[in-house]
Amino acid sequence: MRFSMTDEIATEDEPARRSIGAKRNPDSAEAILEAAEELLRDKGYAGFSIEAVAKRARAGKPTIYRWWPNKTALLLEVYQRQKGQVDYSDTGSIEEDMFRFMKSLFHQWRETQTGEIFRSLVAEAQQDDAALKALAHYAGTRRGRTRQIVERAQKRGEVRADVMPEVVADLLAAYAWIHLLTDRLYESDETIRAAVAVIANGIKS
Amino acid sequence: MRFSMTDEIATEDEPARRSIGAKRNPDSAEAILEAAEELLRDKGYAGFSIEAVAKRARAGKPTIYRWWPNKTALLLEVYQRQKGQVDYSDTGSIEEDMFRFMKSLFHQWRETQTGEIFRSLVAEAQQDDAALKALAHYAGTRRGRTRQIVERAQKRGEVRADVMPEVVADLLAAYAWIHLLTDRLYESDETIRAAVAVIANGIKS
Amino acid sequence: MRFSMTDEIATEDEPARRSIGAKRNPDSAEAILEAAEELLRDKGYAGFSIEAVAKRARAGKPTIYRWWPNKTALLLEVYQRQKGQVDYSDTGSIEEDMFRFMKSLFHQWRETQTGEIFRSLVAEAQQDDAALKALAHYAGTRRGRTRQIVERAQKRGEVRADVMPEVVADLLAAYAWIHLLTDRLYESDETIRAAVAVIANGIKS
Amino acid sequence: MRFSMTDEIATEDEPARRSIGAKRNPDSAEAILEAAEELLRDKGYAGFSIEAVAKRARAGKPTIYRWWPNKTALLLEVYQRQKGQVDYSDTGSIEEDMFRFMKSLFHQWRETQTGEIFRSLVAEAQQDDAALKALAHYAGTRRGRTRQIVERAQKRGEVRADVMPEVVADLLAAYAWIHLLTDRLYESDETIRAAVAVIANGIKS
DNA sequence: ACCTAAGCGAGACGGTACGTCTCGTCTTGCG
DNA sequence: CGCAAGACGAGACGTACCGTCTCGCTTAGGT
Repeated sequence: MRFSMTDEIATEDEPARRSIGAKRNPDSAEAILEAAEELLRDKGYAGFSIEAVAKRARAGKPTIYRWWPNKTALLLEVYQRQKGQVDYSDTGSIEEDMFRFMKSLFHQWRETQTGEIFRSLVAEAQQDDAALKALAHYAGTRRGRTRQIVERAQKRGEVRADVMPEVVADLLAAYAWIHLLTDRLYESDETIRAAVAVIANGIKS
Repeated sequence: MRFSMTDEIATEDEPARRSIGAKRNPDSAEAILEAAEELLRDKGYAGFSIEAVAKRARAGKPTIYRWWPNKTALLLEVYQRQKGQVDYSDTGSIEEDMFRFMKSLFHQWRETQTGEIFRSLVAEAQQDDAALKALAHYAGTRRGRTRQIVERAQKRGEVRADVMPEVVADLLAAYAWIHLLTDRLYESDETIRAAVAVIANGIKS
Repeated sequence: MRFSMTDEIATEDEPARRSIGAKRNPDSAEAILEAAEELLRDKGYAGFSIEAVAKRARAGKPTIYRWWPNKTALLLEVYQRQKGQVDYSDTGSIEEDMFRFMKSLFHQWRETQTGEIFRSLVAEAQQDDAALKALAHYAGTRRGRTRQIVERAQKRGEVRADVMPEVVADLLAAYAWIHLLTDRLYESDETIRAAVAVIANGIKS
Repeated sequence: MRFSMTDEIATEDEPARRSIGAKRNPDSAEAILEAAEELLRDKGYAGFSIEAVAKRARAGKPTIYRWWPNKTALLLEVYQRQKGQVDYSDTGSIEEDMFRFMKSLFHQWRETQTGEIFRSLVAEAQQDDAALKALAHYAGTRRGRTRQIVERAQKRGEVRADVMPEVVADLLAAYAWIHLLTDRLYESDETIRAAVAVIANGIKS
């Protein structure tokens, strides 16, 4: 999702970008997304304002509005840029697969602070219909990915055929979300395993 | 406190409240909470500003700030005033209990628009640590209530003794939250039942 | 300047005054005027608010409003309590009389900070018609006093009979006021003498 | 800039000013000063608030605060915009010159209501050190202008060489100020002439 | 000795204005 | 034509006082 090959991060001191003619300057776009991401990580959603992003990116506000119709759109793209480092590996045991998925998701949200960004997105979605739609869509997509864990287990007969993978994926995502949103990302392995076990037991043949 | 949708909405024309001496005027408090609630219901979180609440309640801004340190505190109290009309009844079947719980929660959030208020609170909590703490505490309390569904089923032997009721309650709450936050409160009975069944099967003896 | 026989200043700790029955409590009145005066002296007109006066005097706001209809009235009474220690002595020379008058007025305004209070009154009068009227009346009275300097000199033939003493008093007051209002109370003797000399020469027989 | 009383008062209906790029929009500045001036004239100092100015000028409050650090600064600029139409003409007689000066000053203050603005400024200066300084400086400058009346009379021998023109100018200004501040701008010619005569006689050779 | 009337401190009330913040829009002038 | 810059109208934020109101308490003076 991120193709620029250069600098990254570097946000200060240089003599300011200029127009590169009558087309979008990818450096500016990059700097803006970079700045937005940093702000979200450092100060959370509360510190995330277009004004602040523009200042940190050494960009003009209109440049932001030229490419992203509003705050929400920028927020979304920032989130989507995040490389999911979630563990979807197939261990042969659906319970272990789910546990690894959940653990790795918590870990990613915690350690890369992408959780902070996702929280912001959820918050924004409660105010803004566009964000809500985007979030719903995004969540659907992710759920699709998670669903595969169930589907492959179903294929090998570990999971009953009448189970709706979509529903299981929803339960998993829900459990992750509520922990993120109520600041319980440091949940113990024991508890996570217990939660996953309930679901796994509930769907095993 | 307000289930009817028609009654004492009247906010105009009266000769304006006055101080009732060196103590809090409950009428003002009531009017403010009422106004806040209405605003959240009518215009959602985006239309919820102290300024707007004050105007609608015919109250001065300082009167609001005198009793609620900030927007968040007011939001919280508005939500807590909502008397949950959630169905915790004991049908003898944990699965049916859970289904009824979930259905009634979805119904309450949808039909009384308290869902709108709760969404706002979740959003606010992502910006404000105090709100986050309050929300976490509130969620914990509610989870306690939900846990009882599991505990009583455990007592009568319907559910395995090694199941952690807290975890089950968490899964249920999570499923509700994610539907609220992604605007899926109109989920079909079939799907809800499927989700609940997964959990119920996962914990039955 | 202060004739109360007790405490003075002491504004803290005592168990607070109470009503002394169905009549005005002179201690309260005194405490309020005292507090107002101190505030004006210490922080000037900007720090003079009924709220602040009430707090410093350990009085309720209604007690103030019971006896003084508004801020202006209180300000006025505070000023009038100031006993002018202005030198109206008759040296036999109108020029010397005027000089002494001016010097002593500047001195009083400067050293007792009553100048600060008078400045406040002038400021208030520019916003409030009642204060303006009161100020005009007060100024008229004082001018009357000053006029006597001229009249007695006229009687002994030092000043021409066709001179209007009122006008001379006005010129003197004006000179004093403009120095107060533009923070020039530290004017040199030389300059003051020169100003007075102009007037004296202008009216001598 | 505004001597007519009828023209471009129009403040309503137009489609509202916009930014003209990264530089001050003179139209806005003009509209703000205009609005401030009108408010002072119409309602006096008491009706002069940044909020009211913003509303009348159809400007945002921050636009005002961007260019004037506070109320006082705006007040000052409003006053300084007023082109003095005071009569400094040389009739050959210092007494007549002074009389004309005084009459025209009273007239201007009365008829153009710039007196109202100046009164406000004097009031403000009693609360705000910056305003005081500005007022003192302004008064000094004006006094310089007035001093010339004396200096030219001194040159032609009408006034004694040992007279300090500064002091005379001060006396004249003082007389004007006190009349403005105590609402005596309708003073009779007779009285004004008498006052001026005292000074003139006091300085003639 | 009781009762009423009014003053007292306290502090909440509906308001208005303050000065600050961010939103999303607009233009300029350089490249 | 894109860009950095930053002004613009709008309007919410949380604070300070305004002048009014009521409470619950005092005490004085009339009965």
